[in-house]
Amino acid sequence: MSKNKAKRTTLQDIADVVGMTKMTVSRYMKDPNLVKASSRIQIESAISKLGYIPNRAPNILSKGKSHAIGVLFPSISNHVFDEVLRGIESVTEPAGYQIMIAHYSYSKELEERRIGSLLGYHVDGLILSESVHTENTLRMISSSGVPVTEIMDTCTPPIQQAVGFDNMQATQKMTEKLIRKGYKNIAYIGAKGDVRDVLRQNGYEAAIAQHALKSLVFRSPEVSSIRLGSEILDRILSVQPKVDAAICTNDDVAMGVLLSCKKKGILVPDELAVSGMHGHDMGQLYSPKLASVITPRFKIGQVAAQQLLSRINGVDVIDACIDLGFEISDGESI
Amino acid sequence: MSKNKAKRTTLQDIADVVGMTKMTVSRYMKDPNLVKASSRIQIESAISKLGYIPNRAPNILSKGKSHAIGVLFPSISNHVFDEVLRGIESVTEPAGYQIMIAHYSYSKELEERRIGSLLGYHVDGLILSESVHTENTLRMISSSGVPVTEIMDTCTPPIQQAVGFDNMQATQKMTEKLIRKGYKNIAYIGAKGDVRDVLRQNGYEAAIAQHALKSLVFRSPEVSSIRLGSEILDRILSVQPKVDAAICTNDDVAMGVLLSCKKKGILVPDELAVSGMHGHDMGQLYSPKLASVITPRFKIGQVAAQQLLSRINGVDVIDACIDLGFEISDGESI
DNA sequence: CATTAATAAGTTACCAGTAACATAATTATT
DNA sequence: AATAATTATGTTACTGGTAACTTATTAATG
Repeated sequence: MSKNKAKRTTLQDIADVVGMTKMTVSRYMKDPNLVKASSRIQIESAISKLGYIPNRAPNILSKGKSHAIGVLFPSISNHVFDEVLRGIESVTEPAGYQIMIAHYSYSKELEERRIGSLLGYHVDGLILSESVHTENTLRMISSSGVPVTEIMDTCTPPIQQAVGFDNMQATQKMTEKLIRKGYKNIAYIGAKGDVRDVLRQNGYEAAIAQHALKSLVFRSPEVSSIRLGSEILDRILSVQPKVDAAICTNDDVAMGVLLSCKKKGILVPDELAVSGMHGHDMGQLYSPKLASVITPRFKIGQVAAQQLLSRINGVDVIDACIDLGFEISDGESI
Repeated sequence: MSKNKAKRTTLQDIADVVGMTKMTVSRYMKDPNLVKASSRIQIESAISKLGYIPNRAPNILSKGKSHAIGVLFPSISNHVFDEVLRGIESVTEPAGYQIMIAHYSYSKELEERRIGSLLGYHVDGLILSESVHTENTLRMISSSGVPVTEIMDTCTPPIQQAVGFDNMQATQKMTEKLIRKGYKNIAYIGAKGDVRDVLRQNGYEAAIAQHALKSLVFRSPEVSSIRLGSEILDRILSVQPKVDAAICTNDDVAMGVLLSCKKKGILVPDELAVSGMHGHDMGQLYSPKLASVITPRFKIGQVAAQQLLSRINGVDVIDACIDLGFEISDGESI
């Protein structure tokens, strides 16, 4: 039915069939007990005959509320955000909020467009995975008045509120661990990414400086991936063959390094120590088990969503910065 | 500004400032050349002072078109869909369509809810990653009248149109390749998934039956993951120690098997051959390089989006089933 | 049975854009 | 300068659900 321009069934259509006003049908939709039993039965059968898909546009228009929250991820392939999303949904789902996912390939301009678009649909709140934004983004957020929670990073001053962990400290701790283990030529491998990657590099450099070692930073303009880790190791070995440890911005890059080591016959950790970030399955199941910073991704999503929903419902920000900590897993690769 | 209940800036607000009607401002928004130069300047400055975020609700309400398309993925952590999404966006982005991503954890009921929700926002079309749906889903799609394209699978009869490859044939070919190589005890490893997984199993069983071998199917109720592949290998070895090859439903599971083999000291492919599906980086960079079915993920997304957009714009379905083929990569693991 | 209370359903107005049409202001043409 | 053509802007109506209010119906109570 209705292949052509035939409009969708409206409450009025149903009302016409049962000889009531759309208001009664609207009440039925809200709670069937709001209408008399006899009407209820009529409406039910009319709906099952005509089919009805609730239309959110009128309410968005007249109330300015969509009961949806926008979630922005830099990339959907980054496993980090899988767990985060699960955490978010563990809160939004029971609360009856719909989430709208968008991604922006680590581009601030694309993030701006996506946010503009989501605000155009009147999302009631935003969860952003970035701590640095374009001016326009900030202006839009401010003038829209929607609550915003930024996740993953607690170092950068948040727009309104941040939920995450201290990226700089995480890498600093990991670097110190490697230094204590006696590694002398420790490299940092970054990728095209976000402030977090830079913060991690800062953590690395802080530890390196403190122990008067030489900073060896390798950063690619490409987005992080296993392949990138593989490729970047080649570069490192040709430029700095003495490198004895590689601290990677995340597990993907670290896995690339590990796989490349295996191919080249480089022993891990005897000839090269490798560490990652986030503690994904892949690295944890690999042998040698990848040393990694285990981050509370699910919890980050959960807390961020809880905070956002309570703010949507009028509660003021209490903690502007919620640090959920991290844990360092030694694994067998350092 | 506007921290409180202060409503968002509307075209009327801007019109009031410059002393025109909102219609003129609306024209400016559509194309600044539609208004006189002097008005243009006034409007521009008013907008930059007040800030304006276009509101899509009125148009969705009165035209029933949102210029957005809904994209449903079973899981956002599945790398397969990363490339597919890129393909979709390569088409929708230049066409000015916003995409709304939702995921449903391989649950038909959740898929139904998500589709209902997306239709509530009046998406103009849907891209689904599943070929089997609830009755209610089908009814909603039919009565909403939006064009739908189902991706990944070309075997199951589509609702309107499918873009993908032949999953059954893919696994059948891979199984035949293993049989030709002399493997006799070939297992199939499936996971909680979708019809595609079942189709792959069918392909495996067809090849096995044709060569009068014994079918060894191991299926987990869990969603596929590296960890699952690792765990399932233990089960296989305890039940069927003679197994000499494992055909996995995808690369994640296959990687889990590979990693587990390494831990247990099982030589690949000498003692156990392993194959996956999709040809992701991880498996391609591992040594031994994972044998896999290379699938045209980007192209699938691209073609699906092209088809969908042209149908949104009134073109009829020409090919109900677009098969983009696949390629078998031997790798070093078989 | 009459009056009050409770329940059910109807009325009206509103939200913010824009299509379609009408009118006003400007420019071009004879 | 008068008329026609063009350009710029204004008016009206419409979209579909629901809050807030009014009216109608039914049930409860003295």
